[in-house]
Amino acid sequence: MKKDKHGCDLQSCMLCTLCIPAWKPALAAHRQHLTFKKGELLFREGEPVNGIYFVNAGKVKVHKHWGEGKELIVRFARDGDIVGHRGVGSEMVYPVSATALEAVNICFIDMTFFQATLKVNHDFLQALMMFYATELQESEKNMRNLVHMPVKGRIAHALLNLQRKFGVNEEGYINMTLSRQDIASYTGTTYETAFRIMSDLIQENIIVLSGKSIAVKDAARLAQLELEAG
Amino acid sequence: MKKDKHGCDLQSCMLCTLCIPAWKPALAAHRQHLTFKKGELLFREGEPVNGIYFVNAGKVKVHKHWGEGKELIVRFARDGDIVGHRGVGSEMVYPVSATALEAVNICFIDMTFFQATLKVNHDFLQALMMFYATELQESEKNMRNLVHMPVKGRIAHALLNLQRKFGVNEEGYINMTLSRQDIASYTGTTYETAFRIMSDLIQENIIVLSGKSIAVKDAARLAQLELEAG
DNA sequence: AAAATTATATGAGTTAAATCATACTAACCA
DNA sequence: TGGTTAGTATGATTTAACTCATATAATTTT
Repeated sequence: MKKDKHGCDLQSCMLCTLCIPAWKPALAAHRQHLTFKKGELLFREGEPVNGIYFVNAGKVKVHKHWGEGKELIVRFARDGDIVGHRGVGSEMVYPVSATALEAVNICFIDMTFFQATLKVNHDFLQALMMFYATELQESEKNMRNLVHMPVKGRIAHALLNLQRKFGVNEEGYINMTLSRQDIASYTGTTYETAFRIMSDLIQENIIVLSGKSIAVKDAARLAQLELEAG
Repeated sequence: MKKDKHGCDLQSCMLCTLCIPAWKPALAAHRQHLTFKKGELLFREGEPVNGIYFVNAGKVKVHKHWGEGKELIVRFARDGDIVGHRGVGSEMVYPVSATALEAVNICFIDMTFFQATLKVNHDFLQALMMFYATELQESEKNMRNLVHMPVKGRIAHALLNLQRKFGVNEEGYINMTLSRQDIASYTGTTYETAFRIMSDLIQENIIVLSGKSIAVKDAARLAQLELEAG
């Protein structure tokens, strides 16, 4: 983690666009620009909450761990996204970890100032509430999928999700590369199973790999796999 | 569902306690008192959102369905709890169903008035945001458990959860009765598996049944089952 | 009170996915 | 530049949990 001065442009993230004009100077004074290298932790599950992270650039995975080396990725964040808001609550301890998947650029707001911001900026508070509501819906949908979908359907769902969230390049490859282990952690399965199913999907000509990049060739088939009950 | 006039006392639920005094008359005018019989649906997954339900009395299960007859219970609500807030979002369609588990007493606020309430009552909005944040944490914890815990651990967790949420009577029985099917749906397993594991827990003298009521005899053992990784 | 529906109970068989075991390959860093 | 670690690749084995089948008990409905 590195601190430096220049940071966001004060007009792209959700906080900057929704806060009242009078609050902007305070915001400009309090925000801290942080950078993280690939693999670095923004914060760790169980640590006391120190603030909220606004991603300016880069990709972050948000994950919960369990026992020895097992984890579940609950979300990916990209530029414009908020990370660390799961720490808001009575416990004041992060319930998840966040790890940079590539070089990441953060606009950090400490918790005290964040609380003050909530008090003053009604529109931001409302947007944040809506954001939580959406995340809760997402989370419970994923939860249902985890229970009732077979692994193949979950991987299909995950790939379509990633494509929607991160988009594709000119050749159709998803603008996001993940290790097989991360795919497994995101879909709630083991590395080996994730690997085998990815191989199946390639065999069936539904997806194509180029190095670590994935292109969805047959979105319809993927969508259909989502529906086939377990 | 039945409508009638008398309803909440305007001072116990979260909305009533946190709204500004000036808003109380509007609130009193707009709230509707609804009652539901055991088994009745408050609303169904996929229906357009019409409003928010504040539970005055009774127990409600909130569930998501999948395919033929499969469901996942994501939450139980009791008096003082909010139901239907999962409908808040861009979609304006309930992502879950809610079913009365016993005779239920509801204070209902239609969506338009609820939106207006959010605009005017900053404290309520903030409390609601915190509530969402907590629910999101809960949801993701359950999600992790569903993935990494064996069924026995999940049932142990569920029983401790229910005990904490609903309390116990003089003889130590949880103030909440559930069918085996609901226990299964809550822990993401099948009826048969839930049944077998409940039998195990009884055999091991960790829980005791009296009719449909469950008493936890050995909370320490249950808590330990939660920790044993799958 | 009889019929019908819904919940409980339990054994047997099957299977999806986890675990274990073992190479190979690429990336990293000292 | 060689050594260590992290990711990829795949076969064999095991098992937890699901599915299927069937019986009984308890409610609810008519």
